[in-house]
Amino acid sequence: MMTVSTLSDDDSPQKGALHAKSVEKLREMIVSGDLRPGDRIRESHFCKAFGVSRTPIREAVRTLAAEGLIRISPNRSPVVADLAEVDLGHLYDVVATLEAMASEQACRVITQGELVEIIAIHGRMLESFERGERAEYLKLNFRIHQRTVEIAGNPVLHATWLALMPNMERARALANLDRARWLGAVTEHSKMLSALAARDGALLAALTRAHFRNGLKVSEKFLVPGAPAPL
Amino acid sequence: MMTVSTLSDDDSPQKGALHAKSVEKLREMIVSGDLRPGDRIRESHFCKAFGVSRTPIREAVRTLAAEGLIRISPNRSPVVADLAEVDLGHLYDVVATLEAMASEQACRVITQGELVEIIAIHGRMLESFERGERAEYLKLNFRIHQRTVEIAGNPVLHATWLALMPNMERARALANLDRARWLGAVTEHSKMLSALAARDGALLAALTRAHFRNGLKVSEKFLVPGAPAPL
DNA sequence: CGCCGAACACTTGTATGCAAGAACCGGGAA
DNA sequence: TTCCCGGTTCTTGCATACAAGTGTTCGGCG
Repeated sequence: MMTVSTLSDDDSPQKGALHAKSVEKLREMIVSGDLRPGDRIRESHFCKAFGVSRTPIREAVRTLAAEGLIRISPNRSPVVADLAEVDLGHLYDVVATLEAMASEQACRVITQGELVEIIAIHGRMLESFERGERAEYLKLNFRIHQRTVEIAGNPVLHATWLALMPNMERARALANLDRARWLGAVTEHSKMLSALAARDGALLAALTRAHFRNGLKVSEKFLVPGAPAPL
Repeated sequence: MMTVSTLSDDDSPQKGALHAKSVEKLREMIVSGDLRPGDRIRESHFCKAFGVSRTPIREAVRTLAAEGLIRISPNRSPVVADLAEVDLGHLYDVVATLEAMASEQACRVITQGELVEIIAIHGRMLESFERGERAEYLKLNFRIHQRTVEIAGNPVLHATWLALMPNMERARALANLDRARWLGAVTEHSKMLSALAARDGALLAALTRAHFRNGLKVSEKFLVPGAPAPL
């Protein structure tokens, strides 16, 4: 679960990266919703889709299973994990705890330069919000959270946190379908940024927990049967 | 490198579990110290050792890499992750935070039956301590921590916590080489059990954090160069 | 004697073959 | 109609074959 995916977006013709690329593609397809929860992942299908053999696909599936995005049963097709079965409430609780911990640390060690960097990202995020560019907003939102955790300076915390992110992003995408919530999230982010700038760890931690609590309430609305379908 | 009990626990003729068993065996070998940090994991070697082909071994390696026990580089032999590079201090911090969270939850929801169960395990752990059976003690110790996290009733928390355990166990095994620390840990566990029985979540959380802080101090002693060799 | 290079052995990455089990489909009986 | 049963087809689990990259060693050369 602690994949610190060092491999990035390099499109190297490198021979030794077929399986890593399969991981990336599959994860992207799951997180983006291209693959829906419950969808079966038949190896042969993705072999043809990605133009590789079964071996890299199988290894990619193992990796994603370790991340919790896929469920595997012996002799059965792996399936995309259900967001509901992931139990959003519990997921939010854990992530909130981890980010609260990161917040306190970050307040203690953040440099002026890093603060400026985050403020810049925050600014761009606000612009995305005003233009209604959800995808861009989500990406920048993620960047802010990630930079905060990184700045905390605990690699184990970062890796643990990162492992929870794919499912978290799936849920956040749902929550932000609610326009009112989206506005609320933006407001909260501004307050959190102030606390960070003031290096008020306790306040930031509290704001962080509240931020997650509020997000959870909205996400849950979209998971009850008959809820508005995403996308 | 000691011999792996090739015919360990279950000798199921089950067809669909060769790779899962390889994961178990490899993890056990790493956690127990049978495989030392930096050791290269050559697929062919373990093929012969486990009597399987490369495919299950490769998949097992991916899984363990995702757990952070193994590091893989393209076209190079995977190696057992170095405990020092895992950064014990950071690891302890995160686990302490997670278990503190679990403690508070557990105090809120634990049943009388579960409490009795933990007390029983605790009793057996004390006996192991008095008999100086380190392996047995560690196993029971782990069981107590695990049951507490389970009882907290947050599956995401449990999974996240579990993912950190392999490295944690490796470190704990080192810490308990120090007899004084062993005694201290036993004492702390007794206090924690009292807090749990009293359902005092705040106290238990604080004790839990202290428990980890103390363990860390001793573990670190064994990681400086020239420290007493384990085993 | 030491440095450099090329062939060699070894290792991992990927593809494919084969067998066992699961899902699926259709037919027959209650 | 619906449920159950059998066979067919698909899918996974494991093994193996082949290709490509890496480290190593031994011989030649400066």
